[in-house]
Amino acid sequence: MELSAKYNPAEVEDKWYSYWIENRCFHSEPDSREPYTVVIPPPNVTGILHMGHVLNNTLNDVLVRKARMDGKNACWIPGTDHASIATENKVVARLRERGISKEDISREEFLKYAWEWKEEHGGIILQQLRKLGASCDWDRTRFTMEPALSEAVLATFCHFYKKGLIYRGVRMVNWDPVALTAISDDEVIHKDTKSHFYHLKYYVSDGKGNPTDKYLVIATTRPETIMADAAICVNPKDERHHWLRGKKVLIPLIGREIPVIEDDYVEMDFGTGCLKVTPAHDAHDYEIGLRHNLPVLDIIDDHGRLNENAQILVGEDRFEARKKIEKMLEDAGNLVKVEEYVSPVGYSERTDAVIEPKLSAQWFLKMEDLAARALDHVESGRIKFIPDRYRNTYRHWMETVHDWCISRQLWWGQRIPAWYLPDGQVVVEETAEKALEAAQKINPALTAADLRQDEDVLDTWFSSWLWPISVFDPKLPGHPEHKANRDLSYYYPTSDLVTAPDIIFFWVARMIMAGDEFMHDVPFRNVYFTGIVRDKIGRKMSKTLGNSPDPLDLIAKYGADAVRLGMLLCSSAGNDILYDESQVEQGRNFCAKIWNAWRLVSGWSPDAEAAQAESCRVAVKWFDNLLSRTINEVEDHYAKFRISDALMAIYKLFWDDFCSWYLELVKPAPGQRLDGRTFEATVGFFEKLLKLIHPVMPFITEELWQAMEERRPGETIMFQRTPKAGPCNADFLARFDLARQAVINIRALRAQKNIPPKQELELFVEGDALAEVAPALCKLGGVRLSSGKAEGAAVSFLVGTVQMSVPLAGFVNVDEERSKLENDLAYQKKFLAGVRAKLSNEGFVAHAPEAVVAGERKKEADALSRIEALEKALASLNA
RNA sequence: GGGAGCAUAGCUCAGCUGGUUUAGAGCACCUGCCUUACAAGCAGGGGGUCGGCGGUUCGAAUCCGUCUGCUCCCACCA
Repeated sequence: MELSAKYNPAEVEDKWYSYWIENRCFHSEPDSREPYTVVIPPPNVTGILHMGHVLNNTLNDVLVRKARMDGKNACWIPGTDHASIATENKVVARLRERGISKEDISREEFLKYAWEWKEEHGGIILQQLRKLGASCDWDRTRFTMEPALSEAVLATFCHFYKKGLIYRGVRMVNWDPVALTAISDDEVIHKDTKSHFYHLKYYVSDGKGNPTDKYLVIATTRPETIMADAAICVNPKDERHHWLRGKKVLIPLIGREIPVIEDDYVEMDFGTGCLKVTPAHDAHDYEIGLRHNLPVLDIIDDHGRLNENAQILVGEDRFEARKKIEKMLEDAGNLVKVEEYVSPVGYSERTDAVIEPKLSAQWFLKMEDLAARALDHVESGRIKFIPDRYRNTYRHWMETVHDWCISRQLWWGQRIPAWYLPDGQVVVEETAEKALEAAQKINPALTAADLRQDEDVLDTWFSSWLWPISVFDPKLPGHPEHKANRDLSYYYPTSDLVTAPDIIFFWVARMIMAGDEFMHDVPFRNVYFTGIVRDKIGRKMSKTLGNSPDPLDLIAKYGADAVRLGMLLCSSAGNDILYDESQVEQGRNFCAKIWNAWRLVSGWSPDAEAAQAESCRVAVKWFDNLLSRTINEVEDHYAKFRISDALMAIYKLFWDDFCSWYLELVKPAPGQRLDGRTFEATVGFFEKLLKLIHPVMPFITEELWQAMEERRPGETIMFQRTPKAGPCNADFLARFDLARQAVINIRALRAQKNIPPKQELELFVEGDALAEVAPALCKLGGVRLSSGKAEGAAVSFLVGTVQMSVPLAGFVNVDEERSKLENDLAYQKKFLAGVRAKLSNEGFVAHAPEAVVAGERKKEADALSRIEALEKALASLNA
């Protein structure tokens, strides 16, 4: 097969991905082999590929391809997440473009639009993953809101409800007035925000609702909420305010009377030491309200506007109301002063709206017991985190866990399977039919029309926590008595999970809980946390900053293999990735190197009759040993999830050892032909190297593997076995390294003395340490080997402990050489002194491990022989 | 405020239970080369008192304390 001079990734990548799909190479069915299972962290169905996905899925693919080549039955489940808030926002935005407001249409109409949107844009990201080379089992693609998985979610809700772990409660939630939904604490981002600190006078009431001339001053950032005040609170230890005990004060503008109460919560030295308590609009105030039995008055509606309860400014937006009430308070003489103030304000992660603390009826899942069990799975080591330090983070969260608010005031998602009876009773069942049956047991007269289903949907994570189970057997979640089907029994628990640390609680912890609840087993054995992809100056990649390259552009420009390698080069587990395009360039260069190496080898026409040159025999023996050693290293790295180290070991083996040394050693001179034995060995090495590289760079390795020889239809490198390490002669490798070093020294010598490359040098080596490897050395160094002593002025040097000298009549300046040798000698003596100091240290000899002491003695002996050799060289130079 | 982590070459990081390294790698940089696989390359080279200080030890990049500077998570004083 004729290879083009340049590697063309675009052509090759499309060709082989189609080939893999056609031959169903990614598909897995249970069989007698050991399974290797991973589930994709499902990306948002409306999402598009970003650099974080590239990192995550590249790592996933490397692990999957490696396992496949190790002979395991590898199965990688792809799929998408319905992402209720994000998707609903996008649908709302698109409807708005068409001039349709969500409030103007029915739930059913809205969902119709949403599904349309999903069919149109959903799954784009899965197509993009194919460009990256992801070897997912596409036949098994899942979606968290497909019917079977939705049923699993509803069954799960019923399961926990019937266990008494799900309850409905009034809670202070984080209300997003734009998305019109409650969001979890974890979805609130606190940002320091410039605002004002308003100091307001509250006059003490005379008892009949009239102001006296006495007053107190409170400080607030939210003057628009004073109409909802239920009390003024001071610290009981605060003597400045003891005169207020038992008094009532009047809310400015509306004159409503509220009590002064005392609570330790109030900081005496913050603000004025007086706190207005507004239970409906502040989480802490709500807690104080509970302690003091204060009434709750809600004056803000779902859109963040003041309602009738406010009495004034009704219908105004909360921020408008703030501006207006400032003026009103000033006019009324209640405004003492306004300070500039920076305070942390909660924003919605999704809509960036300022969060409004709001009391609302929500569904909760009790977490205490689930969390305790989930913690144990990690503490006991049944689940391993990589890197391990995330265990601390995990433990901390699991020990301080709050109940999980699982309801969302949205339409896109699984609707809560709770039905209200006319009398307010609630029945929870998986379907409307079952709910009616249950309701009729309470009141036989009821009909379907009497039941009203809860309007809310479930939190997206309430479906994704089932993912490792429901992708295989959606019937199981919620029905622990159900016998797991064949897929679930075979593939569960999954092997590894690759994900970002920011969803350790949202997703990882909850999958562990669901796995424990329904499978009584962990959902995965190892969790590999990737870092966050940042740009090269450390900023998070974001659309607004515009610092995030489009992965597809990168793939088009450099090829998927290059992008994969670029991503992996700089990624160690748990560390943030500082992405720089130069890394992708490095990946592209590596592709070119592999390509060109094969162009060289494939261009040779071997002579089957020719005898193998000694230099070739040595080279083959060397690389065979080196390959074994490197394979062992690589396996060790993979076993410890040190993917970038494994990659680097392979990269250096190919580039530095195979290309720069091995190929140069066996490369026939122009016009010459290589012997058949060496050629076969070289092709064999090349194939093993391709197999080692394949998990990281699937496309170019497939292309070359197919180009090496005629393959059977449907055959692929994907299913070739990872090369096994043979025996490794470490001593031989060490001697070859000496020869290699000698070549480097001789090359340096040529450069230094301006000796033309054509001129052969005569090299004298003492002893026979290099006897076997010398042929290789001679070829690359352009030297002829002699024994005995160099005549006349010569350059002496040491490689390891081997003394070598090259007579260089006409090139050597004796004085220069002498001073160099003297420098070397001085250095060796100093080094020897250091080693001897250590050895004469009684503590060292007594305490250090034997091997270490022996090592030092070896150093001492080596240094001595070097000194001896240098002295000899000096003597002969002087003679 | 609570918790966790990081600090090693210009950059990104290895360095695993203290000793076998006279602190390594990749990239970047500098010098010389278009040598018929590859200039997306080849051959060389420079560059670090392992953040500061103290301690433990025969021995510390490694363990302990402390300081400084960053990062993340949790909670946020109205």
